[in-house]
Amino acid sequence: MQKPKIRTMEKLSSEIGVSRPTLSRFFQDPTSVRTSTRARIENALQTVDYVPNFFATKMNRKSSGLIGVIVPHLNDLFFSGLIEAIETSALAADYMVITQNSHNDPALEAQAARNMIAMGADGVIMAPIGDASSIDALSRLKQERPMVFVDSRLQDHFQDVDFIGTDNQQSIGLIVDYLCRSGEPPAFLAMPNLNSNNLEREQAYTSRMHELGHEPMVIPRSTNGETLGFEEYAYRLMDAYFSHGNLVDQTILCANDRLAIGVIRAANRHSLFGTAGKDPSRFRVAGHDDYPLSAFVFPSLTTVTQNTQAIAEAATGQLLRHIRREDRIEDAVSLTFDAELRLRDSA
Amino acid sequence: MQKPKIRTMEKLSSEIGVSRPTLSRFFQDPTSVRTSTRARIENALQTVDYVPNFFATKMNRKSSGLIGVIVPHLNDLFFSGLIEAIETSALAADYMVITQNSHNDPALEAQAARNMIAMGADGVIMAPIGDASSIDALSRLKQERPMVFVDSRLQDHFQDVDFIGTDNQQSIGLIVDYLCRSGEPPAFLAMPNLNSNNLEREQAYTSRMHELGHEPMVIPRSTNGETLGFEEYAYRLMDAYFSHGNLVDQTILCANDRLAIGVIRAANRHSLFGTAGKDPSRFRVAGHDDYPLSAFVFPSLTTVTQNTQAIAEAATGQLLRHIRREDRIEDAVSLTFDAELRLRDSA
DNA sequence: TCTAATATTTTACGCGTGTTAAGAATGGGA
DNA sequence: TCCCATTCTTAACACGCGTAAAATATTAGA
Repeated sequence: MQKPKIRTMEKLSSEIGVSRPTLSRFFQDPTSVRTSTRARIENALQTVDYVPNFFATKMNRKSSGLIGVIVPHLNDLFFSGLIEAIETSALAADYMVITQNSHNDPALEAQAARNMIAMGADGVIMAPIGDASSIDALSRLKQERPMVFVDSRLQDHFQDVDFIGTDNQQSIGLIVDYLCRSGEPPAFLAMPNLNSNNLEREQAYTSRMHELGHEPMVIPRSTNGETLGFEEYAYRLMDAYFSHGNLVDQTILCANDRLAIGVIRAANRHSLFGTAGKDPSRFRVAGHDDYPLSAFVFPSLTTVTQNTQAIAEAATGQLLRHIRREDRIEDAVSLTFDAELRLRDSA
Repeated sequence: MQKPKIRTMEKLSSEIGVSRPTLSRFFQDPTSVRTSTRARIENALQTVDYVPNFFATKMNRKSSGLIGVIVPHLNDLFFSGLIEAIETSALAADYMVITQNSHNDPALEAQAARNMIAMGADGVIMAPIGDASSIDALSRLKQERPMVFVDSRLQDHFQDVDFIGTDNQQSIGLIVDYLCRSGEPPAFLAMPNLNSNNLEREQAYTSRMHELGHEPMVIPRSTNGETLGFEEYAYRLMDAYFSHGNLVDQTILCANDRLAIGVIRAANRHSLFGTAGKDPSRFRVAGHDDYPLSAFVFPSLTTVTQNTQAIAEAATGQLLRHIRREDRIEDAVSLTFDAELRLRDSA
């Protein structure tokens, strides 16, 4: 059960009786050696413990076979789902994924970008923190490696970087239309932090409301919510409103489902969805993203989908295309996926 | 804005006018060089783009400064929270974290274990898949690197590996006691997959029920739920029961909160929590873990906490202790954290 | 059996940095 | 000014494997 451990390819080659370069080729592609030799090597590997040194294999090579993924944080099922889907796609193309978490800290994000350069990642898929991101570090990364933004994108210096995400104009338009034709026009609850999604969604809401002849109403941000989870932020904010009897007959469209989940909790606390013997108010909530748990809250959340799977696959595909051909002359691609309505019980 | 790019330490040294070994020492510890030289180097680095090659730095070194984390999947806020907390702890100790996702696939888990050896990780924190895990690959890892299990542990060959997690005996006892004294004794809903937590919690439930003089009742597993999310699995299973009028007056204790969230949805669908003009049934649900969203479902979920933060910190600390001193003679540690009741509205 | 094609081995160098030892330079204090 | 302790430079080797070119062995085909 305790197989002898071989630490270098050199020793392994003398052990098996095959030259080291042959072993090297075997590990890169077993079919590149004669079948009889392959059998000999594979047999020997059964009786011995050997793992090629990861760093040494990447040293003197043009391609590292690594794809980097940088996300602003992990405590969000959208990002964890995105990573899983990227990993699956990348694995299918024989790439290994290295994930770095920014922890919402621009300094860590910059460090992550440096790590990607240092590890010779063939390309990087990045969901940036937002307007706090380090322009310097990311510009550096951009000009050293093929790169693709997902979920949210950066302005100004990054217009030449591909983007894969949701068409907020379309998705917000869809849900605003629905809410307006099925009841009162909605107010809008934005995220506490700033990124392109938040801005785009708020703008999409405002312009769509104007088009429909309604006056938009954006609920003022709370100033001290940066550190809270979205649910908690929305819960506290709305609980304060409801406690004063404000917004209790409103329809509220949230910039994402996690906010909506917090709003629903606050609404339940104030019995806005009705209780036995009391008339239900006209309160409604809708979200955006189709967060995995949105179907499980009560009332289940009406929202628009965000196709994580498709975004991840498209991002990986687009990045691999960049990696394979060297020409970066073409214009930046902006690939957005249309959302679909998920009508449930909250609106 | 476009700084010249230096690709090797060699060129950087001739650029600055400092020898390469001095630079090498500077990058490992800036205080190890004279203040005047440090200033010179730091100044030069402002005007130049240079990032040390990650692989080369790790090549000829005893310690890689890397800590590996292997999780069975990412689509779970418990694991994503665990990873974030481990990253924070490790960062504070100047370690970099490499995360590998098993995707619930024993082959991928085995590959992840090999990768940790290949990358010379100083130690590995592992949340195993469960009884499907590859004994071979993990034994190999265990005897090559310091290792710590979190969340769930493996049996038989891994009794000598430290474990950090929740004391299921205590936590399940706590919630069973509460449920029994506040209403009907609970039935138990287990997870569809097999790991030590699942087994321990079921056993803890059974034995505690016996101690209290009640007959335990474990709801039979559904056979085809391995691929579903916990929520969906529980929802479908319980929806089937409720549709036939079964278990509608029960109290159900779930092996984890995600199951409970699915149960709550099914119960809502069948109005088991009461509706206007109808008597509420005596249906109750409780969970285990205090999943981040458990407070936001309706009715909010009564559960017992699992201290992710503490588990992560203890695991990192324990691993670092192993890494620092070489003696592995001592007995394996089993560090479990007590749970606390979180009484909310579902039971 | 012989030749050509293919596969493998030998040999040698390269990747970028860690690390060591010996000698040279520097700085501070007496 | 001189001496000693630091700090630095120089030179060299190490890490484990990729890679290329030339030499050699093997195999297939006639």
